[in-house]
Amino acid sequence: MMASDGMLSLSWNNHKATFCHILSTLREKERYTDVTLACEGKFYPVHKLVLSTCSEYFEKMFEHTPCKHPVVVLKDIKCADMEALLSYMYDGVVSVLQQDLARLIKAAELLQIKGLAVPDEPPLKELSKKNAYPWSSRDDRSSPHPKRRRREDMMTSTSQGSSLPPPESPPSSPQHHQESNQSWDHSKSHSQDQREDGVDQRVGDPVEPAVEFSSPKQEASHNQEPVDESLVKEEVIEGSEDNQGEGMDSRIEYGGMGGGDSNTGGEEQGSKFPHQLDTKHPQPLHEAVVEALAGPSGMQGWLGTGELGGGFSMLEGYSEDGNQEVHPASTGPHGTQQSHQMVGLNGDGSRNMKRGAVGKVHLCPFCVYSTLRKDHMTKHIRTHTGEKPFTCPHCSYSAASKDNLRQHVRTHTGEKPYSCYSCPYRASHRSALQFHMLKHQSS
DNA sequence: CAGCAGGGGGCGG
DNA sequence: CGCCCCCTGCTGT
Repeated sequence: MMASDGMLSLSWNNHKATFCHILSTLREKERYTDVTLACEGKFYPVHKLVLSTCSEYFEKMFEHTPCKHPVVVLKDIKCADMEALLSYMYDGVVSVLQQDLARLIKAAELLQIKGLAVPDEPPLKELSKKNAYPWSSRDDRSSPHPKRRRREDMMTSTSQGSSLPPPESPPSSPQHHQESNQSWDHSKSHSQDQREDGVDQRVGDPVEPAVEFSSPKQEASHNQEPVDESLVKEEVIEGSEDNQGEGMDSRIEYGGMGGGDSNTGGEEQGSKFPHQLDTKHPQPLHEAVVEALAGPSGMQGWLGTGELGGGFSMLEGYSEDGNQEVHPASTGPHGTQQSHQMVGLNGDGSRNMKRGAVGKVHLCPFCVYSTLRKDHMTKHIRTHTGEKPFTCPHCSYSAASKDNLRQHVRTHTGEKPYSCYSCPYRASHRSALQFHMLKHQSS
């Protein structure tokens, strides 16, 4: 940060990487997801915001789909491709086998994924002009411009008239619930199914418009010709034999997130963070998120306490009080967490507010949890940070809360504080006693 | 049964 | 306000 005339410029060094990473994490946790993509019987809860950001196709679709949580059924797109595209949209990178590239690109074009889709018809005129790409002249809202090396013109040769989603084509026959039974494995399903049809897949009628479960039939269908805003193609990872098995798994790499406090430089470091977001194995992402958030030079300001009124408590790291506080009057405990105010909201002295009264709502910066008690938030945050300050004197166990440690210690000491009043039974756990009491009741 | 997480009451500083 | 303590419910083995 630099100061000029008292004006501070606070910069969050690895903001982009952090942002993307958290987004990805949110998707894995299916948090805040507000649209479900369905293809091949699999369901992918994702975020409209992200889809809209990456695809005008989706943007327009959602624009005309007021329902809260639409389910978009994608025909003619393989779930493997869908997963790859989601990985691409969320992480900005995806690994794909060369043999699958054509199919993937085709899917990307159908969905008009920025950065992956190419302008369909290479300028009708001709390729004559080198920079004939549409985006060169457009304002371009900072959409990605990755470069895809065109290794072969496989797709362009075979599919010259291919893509462009059908302007109309309402989902006349909603075949989306067909496999509803086996389906809800919106799991991070990673279908390895290598289809043989591979390259030459029908793209004639691409994407079926949205339908949703519960809401009064929207006109979600009419996705009119979305403006073609496609960009350059993406760069494939060449010798990707190594990740064949997981070919489509999302993979993220980001720099500048090394949790160490060494990076005060302020520039993104190139240090790759080999986190492999294996969608199958959720993996302790929390820590990664925390690291990202707790970067020493990172912008903890918005996480900082509200009490600081105006002042930012940078450098104070993300510790216990790293939670935002807002007045419930202005924002409800749920639903508006996204608005991370960076200001100290309580100018007034809300000092002698009885605990639990309508004082401050403490919002967890990692999840939707909210509480009126700061000490509860402190405990809760440990569930994200993984901090377990209470260690068992008898074993290596450690707990995040003293209570839970005490509970654990009973397993060593054999203490059974819960005793049945009608028989000598004793239990070390409350719920065990309750279960035991049921027997007395039944008999 | 053990672990974990959330909520509430009480108390002292 | 922070901490201690207790209670409760859920989950996994």
